[in-house]
Amino acid sequence: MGDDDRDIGGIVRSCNINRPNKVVAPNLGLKTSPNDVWNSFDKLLTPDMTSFNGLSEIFSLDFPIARRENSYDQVNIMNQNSNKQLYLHSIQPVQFIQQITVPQSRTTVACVPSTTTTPQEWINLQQLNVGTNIYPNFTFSMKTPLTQTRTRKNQSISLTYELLQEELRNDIWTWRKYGQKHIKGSPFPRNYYKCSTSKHCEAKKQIEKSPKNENIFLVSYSGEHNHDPPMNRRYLASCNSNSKFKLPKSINILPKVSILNASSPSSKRVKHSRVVVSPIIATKPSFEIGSKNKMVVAAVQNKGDGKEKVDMNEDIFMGFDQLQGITTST
DNA sequence: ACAATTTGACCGTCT
DNA sequence: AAGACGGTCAAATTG
Repeated sequence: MGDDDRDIGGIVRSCNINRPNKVVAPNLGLKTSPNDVWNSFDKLLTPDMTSFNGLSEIFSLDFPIARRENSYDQVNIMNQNSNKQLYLHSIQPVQFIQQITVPQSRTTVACVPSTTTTPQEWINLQQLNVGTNIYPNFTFSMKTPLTQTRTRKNQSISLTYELLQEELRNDIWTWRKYGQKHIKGSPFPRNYYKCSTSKHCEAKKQIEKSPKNENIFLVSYSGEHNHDPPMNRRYLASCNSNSKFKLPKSINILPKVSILNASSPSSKRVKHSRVVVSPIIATKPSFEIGSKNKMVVAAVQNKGDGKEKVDMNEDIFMGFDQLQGITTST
């Protein structure tokens, strides 16, 4: 992108997202480390700001929700000069994307810039219009490529993240393993989980090691939780304060060759030792996921029930409480 | 005794 | 139509 970007005239918001009336980076009540990109949450963006410079590549948009008709909760920004669309995607796991709702029918998501064309380049928008507000000198970097894949029909939308081992714990929900399969093309098995909090909850999760990089786990979320998160924040904080992270015991990451070479009996039930053993635990919300995590969106047929859920954890509520005093109610 | 995990069987979808 | 593949079930097993 070059000089043509200097006079961007406006933004086209698409996907039936209602007009956002402010751009806000809420304080979500989370502690951040000095190098944590999520420090940007502590910054407040107000309509009279003249620049987003220095905000890193992550910020939040606060907009009323009409987003169930939109597959990916995305906000589109149209560069009218180059006729190029940029997309702001939530980088939070699907349960946060779909369930950060509040009684006032507003939602706050953390967004990361992405584009379908040149994901590695820097984008310099000289002006960002959000609703009736205009933000000149809008600048951000773009590090997170996004790809779309399609799997079987009749499945809900699923989001797949590439996470490091330590980041597997950034999940406030509790899960019960219900299956494991070897997937063609990968030496590592895929582990299947259902939400264990509610019997009727349809939320599911898959975990497998990336065949390309053993340090990366592919974690997929699908379905929606129809209940509150299981643990209170104090418990979550205590869990997260442990310096050593171990893989949840139910996550089997034994590569296929290891299993084949193992001298296991041919009986139906094979007793075997696991690589890593630690109890599966509920963990802190996923706001610590940084820009290094790439998100893969699996576009599948939406069940389309269109229902909105009020299902938030305490941290998010705190963040929104502070937000309430800042944003204009509609 | 109970909850969670394991794992072969089963079934639906895709090619 | 049939086989491959992936997702889920559920009995057996484990802790």
